[in-house]
Amino acid sequence: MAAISGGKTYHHGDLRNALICAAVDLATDGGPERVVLREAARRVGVSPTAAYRHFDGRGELLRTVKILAQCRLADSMERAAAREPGADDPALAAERRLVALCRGYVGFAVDQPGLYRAAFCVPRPAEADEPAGGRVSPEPEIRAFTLLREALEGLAKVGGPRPDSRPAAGAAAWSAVHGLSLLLLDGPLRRLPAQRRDDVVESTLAMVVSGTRGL
Amino acid sequence: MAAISGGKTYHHGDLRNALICAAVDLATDGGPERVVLREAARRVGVSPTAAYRHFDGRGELLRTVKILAQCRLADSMERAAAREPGADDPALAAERRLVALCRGYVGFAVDQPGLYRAAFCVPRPAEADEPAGGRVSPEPEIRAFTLLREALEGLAKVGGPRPDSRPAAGAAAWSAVHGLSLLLLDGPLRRLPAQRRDDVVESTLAMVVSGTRGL
DNA sequence: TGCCCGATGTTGACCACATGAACATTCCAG
DNA sequence: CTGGAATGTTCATGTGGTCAACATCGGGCA
Repeated sequence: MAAISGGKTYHHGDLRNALICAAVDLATDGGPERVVLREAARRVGVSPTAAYRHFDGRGELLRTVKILAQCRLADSMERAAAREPGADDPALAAERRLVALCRGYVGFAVDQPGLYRAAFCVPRPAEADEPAGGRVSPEPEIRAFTLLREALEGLAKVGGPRPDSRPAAGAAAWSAVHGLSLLLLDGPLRRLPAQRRDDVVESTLAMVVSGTRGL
Repeated sequence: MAAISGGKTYHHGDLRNALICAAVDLATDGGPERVVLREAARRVGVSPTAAYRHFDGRGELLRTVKILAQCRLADSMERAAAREPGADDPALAAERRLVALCRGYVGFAVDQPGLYRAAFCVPRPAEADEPAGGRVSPEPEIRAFTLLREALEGLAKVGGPRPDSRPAAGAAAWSAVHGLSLLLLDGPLRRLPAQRRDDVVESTLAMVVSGTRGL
């Protein structure tokens, strides 16, 4: 087939990446379930089955998007923390950092609901599951969780959770912000007006800060 | 068509319910995405399009399952609370009740992951969304949330959250147990061995109890 | 009593998707 | 330069959602 003048050749050149971008776009507005192989291929201008040269199928494409979304979530948290002014009191600084990270977390969920959902979706067929060890967070260790745990460790030096319960404390904090995000996105808190939403967010963060202190 | 001896007649008689049961079964092992119209019809022994006489389509069938699942979740919470022994100290009793409810919540999620997910799924096309007022929990008010809020009110009489922040405190508590459940089900805490899982659950509950006290 | 209409099922058809097999085109290494 | 590995394409199959047209049942009314 002759290439259309100025158009693409038979070989795309960077199909894998192009598909990922298209898939991310799809996820961004529409969430993981709208990440559809055929549509991604269509957008890139390629036949559906071409994608199989680069992905095992829809599942793997989605898994790729998921990882990307997790990165962006962590980025959002770090940006929020970076914006936070420091404090002379290290205890206050540690607390502020934790809260800022959480705000960044929920903020990402609210601003990018599609991507946020994608970050926690379960692509089927699910990845082969080995029994796995006893870490609190197996997998390639999600950065968002690492950030929370480290922030809690910072807090620990000034009266936060005791060392042995710190992983669990991290999980508890994570649970709160994750649950909050989902309730705000698709859950029953979905249609809360912005004002009340902020109230709920602040209350939850207050619960996290004061609640993890005693662990 | 002649009815098979002893078999059904042309008219099923209770198709709507039969379809719901089949759909609940599907959700029970497989979650909301496996609630498939054709399969439900197949199991009931009826043609796929027959379902359209009783439901607007897959979306409405799923929505029905969702509501049912929410009920079962609340039931599980109430059962857990009922099993909890009372206490002379009303403060202790209130706290125990809250914790028991939360345990029932997470327990349901862990025991019935499919139904739990269904309880919080977002059937598409989504229900028509009016702007909605300012309640913390719009919708027909989910009983699970009501239970949590009431438990917090019980706690309030003995040093719990102040009245004006109680709805937000309820949402915060809910966030924690909801997030925890999801992280345990499909999230990064998925493969946690039972022992550690219990640790995390207890830590989270401790965070909720002590963290909502200060609101 | 008997018939007719509305409720309830059925068939057949169409469209979107995932996925596999067989075939075509490119590109690069030897 | 050339042959095989990469990378795309076309064709085909299976599953699901949904619509339109048709069939059957069952109960209420003339």
